[in-house]
Amino acid sequence: MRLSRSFLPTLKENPAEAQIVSHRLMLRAGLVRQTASGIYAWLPAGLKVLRNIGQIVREEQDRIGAQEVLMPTLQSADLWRRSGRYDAYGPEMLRIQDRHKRELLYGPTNEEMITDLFGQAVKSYKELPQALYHIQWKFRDEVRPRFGVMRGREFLMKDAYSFDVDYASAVTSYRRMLLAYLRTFQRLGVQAVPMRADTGPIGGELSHEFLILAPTGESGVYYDAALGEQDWLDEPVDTNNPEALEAFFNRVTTPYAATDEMHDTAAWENVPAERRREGRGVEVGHIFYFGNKYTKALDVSITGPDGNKLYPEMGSYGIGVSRLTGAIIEACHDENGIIWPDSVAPFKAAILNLKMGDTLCDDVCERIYAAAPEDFLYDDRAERAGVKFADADLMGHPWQIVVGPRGAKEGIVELKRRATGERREVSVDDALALVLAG
RNA sequence: CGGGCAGUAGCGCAGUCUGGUAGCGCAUCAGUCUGGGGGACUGGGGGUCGUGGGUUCGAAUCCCGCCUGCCCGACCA
Repeated sequence: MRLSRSFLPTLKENPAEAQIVSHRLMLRAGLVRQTASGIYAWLPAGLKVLRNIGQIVREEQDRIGAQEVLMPTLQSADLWRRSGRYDAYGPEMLRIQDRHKRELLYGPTNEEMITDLFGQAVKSYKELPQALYHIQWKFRDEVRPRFGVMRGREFLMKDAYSFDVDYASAVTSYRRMLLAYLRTFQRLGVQAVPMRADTGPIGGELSHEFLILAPTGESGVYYDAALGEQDWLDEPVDTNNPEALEAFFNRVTTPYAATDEMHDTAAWENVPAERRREGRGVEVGHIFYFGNKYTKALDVSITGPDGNKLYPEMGSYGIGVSRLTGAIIEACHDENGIIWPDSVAPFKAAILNLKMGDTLCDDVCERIYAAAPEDFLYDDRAERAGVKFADADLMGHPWQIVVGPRGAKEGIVELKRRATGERREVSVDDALALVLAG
């Protein structure tokens, strides 16, 4: 993308409405614009990030055999009456009427709908287990939206739902999903720690929240350092093997980890002092098992091995995709702007032409731009060098390829790594190779 | 939903107390000089002062209603 032709409106000053750093940076870097309280338009660069996150989430869901569907944003009130939640939900649910005065709602979640869809199609235990997910916009009419996309009213969520024939199988589904989540967040370039969460009336231990560590997080977190040092992408767990998943699950959930609401000071004292980590975190994912609550409420049953009817056991697994863009920025920024992890950055690299109109600089830039196998942002504006440096730092491209008249005549460019600030002078070919390797 | 604050140019703000028909910085446009960390100079454009009503010869300014946004709390992916 050529910056001179792109819709990438950066702001030099902080908009008054934005208080926290991710909100300010998202507005300043031209990722989003607010259109109403808690409702945002995603501009080209922001949309790229949203899609990059969604793609990683998708790949990890697919990897464990979950299948993608897409359910509508609007749902019928009748469906929710069947589960009893239409009246229970309260004013956070946005209720709408169509022209025939039929009652609709903008979905705040999808348990009813997925359960209904499942029940219409699946009739036998032989078809289980199943896991379905979708990535869709939801709406919750929060009393007080804030923190930009981190706590908006309209938000993009990945929701997965598992269906199993019995508790043991449901637990395996749950554990499989936990592994997928650890892998997902690691690939997104952030450290997310799974913490035991309140399971409410259902009880049991099958509810975990995933919190990204960031000093501005809304919850206090306490965890054993052992949790922060593992490479989940290298876990050799066979996700089709329940015993392997159980061993893995026990290993992951044994070290202490809790948000302040669930904090147990006695257990905390048992963690060796040098391994205690305290901080703050942003919740970006939540998985839980809820048994046959919805299959029973909606009377969705299948035939079991013994020929009797059986209510499938369900779990639900959410990831806040739009919230993640904000949360990642909370975890990855400095005083100059965003520092995108490579995996989600809207542009892997920016090419900064420090002297537009200079034949050598123009040639070198065009050569790099043409050779780049993916979308680089070419800053070809007739702006001064300082403006380009500042905007590139603000937008947070992992790499900056700086082309100035000094080096251009030698075929040399300066390659800057945003995360470390490290710069080095390299040939054009090396610059491309290094960016693509990194 | 309780408590607080604010709406004036694209953004950040002054002007409101003490009424006289709107201003500053940045951005933008034209030109000149510049040219490796948000440059300088000259000239220009851009405003239903959130909105409706009232007071007044006259309202951004005073009074009343409404709308919108933000902050703290309760609540929440």
